[in-house]
Amino acid sequence: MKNSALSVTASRKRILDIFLAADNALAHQDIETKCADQYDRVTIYRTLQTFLERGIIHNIPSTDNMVRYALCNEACITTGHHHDNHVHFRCDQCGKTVCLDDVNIPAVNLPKGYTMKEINMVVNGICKSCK
Amino acid sequence: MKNSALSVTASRKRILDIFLAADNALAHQDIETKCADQYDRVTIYRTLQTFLERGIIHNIPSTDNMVRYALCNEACITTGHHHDNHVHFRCDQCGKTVCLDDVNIPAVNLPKGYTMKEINMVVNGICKSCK
DNA sequence: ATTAAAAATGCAACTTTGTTGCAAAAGTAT
DNA sequence: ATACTTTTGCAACAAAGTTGCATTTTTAAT
Ligand SMILES: [Mn+2]
Ligand SMILES: [Mn+2]
Ligand SMILES: [Zn+2]
Ligand SMILES: [Zn+2]
Repeated sequence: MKNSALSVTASRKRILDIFLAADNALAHQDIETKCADQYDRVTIYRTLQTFLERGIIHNIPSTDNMVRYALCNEACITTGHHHDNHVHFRCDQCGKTVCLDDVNIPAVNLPKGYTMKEINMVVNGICKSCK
Repeated sequence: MKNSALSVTASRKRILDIFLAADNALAHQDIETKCADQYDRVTIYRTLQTFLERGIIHNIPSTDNMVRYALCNEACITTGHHHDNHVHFRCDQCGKTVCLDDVNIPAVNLPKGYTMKEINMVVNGICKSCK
């Protein structure tokens, strides 16, 4: 798993495990509460940053100043850049944010002069567990 | 302008003016640097919160923990709830975030069980001023 | 298996960001 | 002008994020 030219360390294994076990996207804080007793806060920040750069996780924008992270698929790791072109869903009830891996972001036409590099779509509402 | 049943105060007028003068979305920090000498930081937080609730401004999600705000159109103020269904664009070069008022967010089909309340789309790339 | 080099971690100290309670000030309505 | 309501500033605090550096852990080479 960690053949991204990254040292295999206890904290990285642990944080990766937390993501593998999670059924939703995690904020820094979520991870901290799960393992702050074992690993330093700073290490968590740096690990998330590293995972992000290596295409192991991607981040999900939000309006609540809580960027969340979720695992990428193989393609992001092997190709070296992200292509997580799926929709994200945030439930107003349970607060969970999930990847809708099967829902692709529809194409959109930008005005003349704009070049698209990346695109993000986040839908808010009620998730299937909550209603 | 401030017939949203809000008291007309100097700080609110000033912050509204800052938005009217801006050609891009503003983060709390942007506003603070423009008027922290005149008004307290806490007042800016509270004003943004109030404007948001009253449909005067809307917020734009981000992956950098810097929620940005931009003016709404009349409809949000009069109807009492937001319907800013346009795409936002963030330029990787100049860092500015703008409302693409003419670009509507395309429809998307959610999996069974999910109910949509709100939808956000943010595109990254190079803006027309930068290329 | 040892060892040297490279990379990651923990800690401390710090800056920035955001929140809350409360008294003073400003705004609104009569 | 007065009473009432809302907003503001301040202080104190809590939470979030950053940076430099010494120590520890991994990795790669002998
Ligand atoms: Mn995702
Ligand atoms: Mn907008
Ligand atoms: Zn839910
Ligand atoms: Zn630009």
